[in-house]
Amino acid sequence: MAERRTRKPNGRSSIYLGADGLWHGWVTVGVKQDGSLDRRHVKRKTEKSATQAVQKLEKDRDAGKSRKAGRSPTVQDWMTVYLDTIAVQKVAPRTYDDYWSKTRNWIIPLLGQHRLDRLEAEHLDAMYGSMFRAKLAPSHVLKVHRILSRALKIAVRRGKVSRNVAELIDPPTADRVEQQHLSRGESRKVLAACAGRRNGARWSVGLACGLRQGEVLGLRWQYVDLETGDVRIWWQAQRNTWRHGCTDAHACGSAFHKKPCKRKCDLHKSTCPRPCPPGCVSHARHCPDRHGGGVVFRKPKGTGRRTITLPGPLIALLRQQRIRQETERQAAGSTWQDWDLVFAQPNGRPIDHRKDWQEWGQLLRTAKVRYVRPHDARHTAGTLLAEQGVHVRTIQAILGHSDVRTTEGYTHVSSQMTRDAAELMGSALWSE
DNA sequence: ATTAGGCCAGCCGGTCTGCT
DNA sequence: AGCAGACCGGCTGGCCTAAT
Repeated sequence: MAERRTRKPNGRSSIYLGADGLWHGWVTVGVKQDGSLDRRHVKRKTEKSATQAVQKLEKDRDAGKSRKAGRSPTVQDWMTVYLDTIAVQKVAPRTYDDYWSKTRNWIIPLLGQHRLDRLEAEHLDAMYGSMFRAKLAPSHVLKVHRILSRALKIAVRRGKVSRNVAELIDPPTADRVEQQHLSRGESRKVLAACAGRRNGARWSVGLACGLRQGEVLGLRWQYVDLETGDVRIWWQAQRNTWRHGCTDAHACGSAFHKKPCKRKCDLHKSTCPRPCPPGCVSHARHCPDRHGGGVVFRKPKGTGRRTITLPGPLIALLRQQRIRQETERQAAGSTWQDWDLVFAQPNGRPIDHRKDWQEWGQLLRTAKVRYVRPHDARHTAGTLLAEQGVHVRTIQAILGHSDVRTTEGYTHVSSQMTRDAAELMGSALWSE
């Protein structure tokens, strides 16, 4: 006759007093990767606390919040997994690099060693405090928060942790900044200074049409109709970082890994670059099989492709540009690389954005106009159009915003417009 | 050997979209 | 309308290489 069974039915939790004098609890929360049962064990001094611990495990299990089997990863571990296996599939290369940059500089140094399941909202608050003390802009702190929050959200979804602590706190707030733009007079001065400069039309186009930097630098002749003045803004040039194409990225970069500088370093002017971490896999630009980097053409952000029409004087400028470029091409001979770019280096290759930025500064100095950022040329276009009374929807189409609210932010009501309005009001109310 | 310019990459922080 | 997420612009240091 079989002995009477005393054990609980399958799947039920058990609590018993062990031979060691402690109360043991076992809770089956699911099945492990290998198919075996995933049973969680707790050990307590009293029956009561063991029961409580078991109830907690059951509650988490029933709510679908049980941690996956195995030791919980640290924040550093998880960020690495999240970025390298999840984010890398989903986001654009530059975004991926950007996420890594913030993770490497802030999240890992300040939170990296925390176990993911033991991370508390207070730890995040402390990190943001450190960042603010380091004088980082609120927008930057906010972004780090969002990257972390996103990574934790995925961690919750994958059962690595039971809750997203980033959602428990108020994210840092970032104010909108005041946009700068040139006045009509200043714009005219800049346009005048463009005349005769090599690639001077680049800035005329930027100012008059409000193109983004990448859109101008990526503009190709095949998308420009010099007869009608129609320009198809279908692509923007962007510089991607290179990726290793070899099998051993660390060895590949061996000649370039940076060691810490001596205390008295006379090689670097201001700050010495930080040394490479052990096992560094950077320096992909030197990889003989490098890929994915350099100048690439991408769809513009915003509404994507759009077509604008150039003002008459600008068509003439671009015709001149074409002729000059032909001369340069002849001069370059076999060194000419044909990218079909409207604005290029003397050898036909794309203009580096750094060079472009320097040009803008020089141009403003030549024109004796106060410094504004290159991107402010875009704001200027929006504002000038608004001043001419162009409808905001039209400006939106020209600038390529998918949301008119963005355009409204660009095209501030200028002092000229308020003056005009005042004049109209004055004549409406007081003139004969 | 030195210099100038092109090129690359890192980082901060602003911009823009899509979702709700 | 506000927010999370994605993406990009701006700026800079420094390396590399060709020209001087």
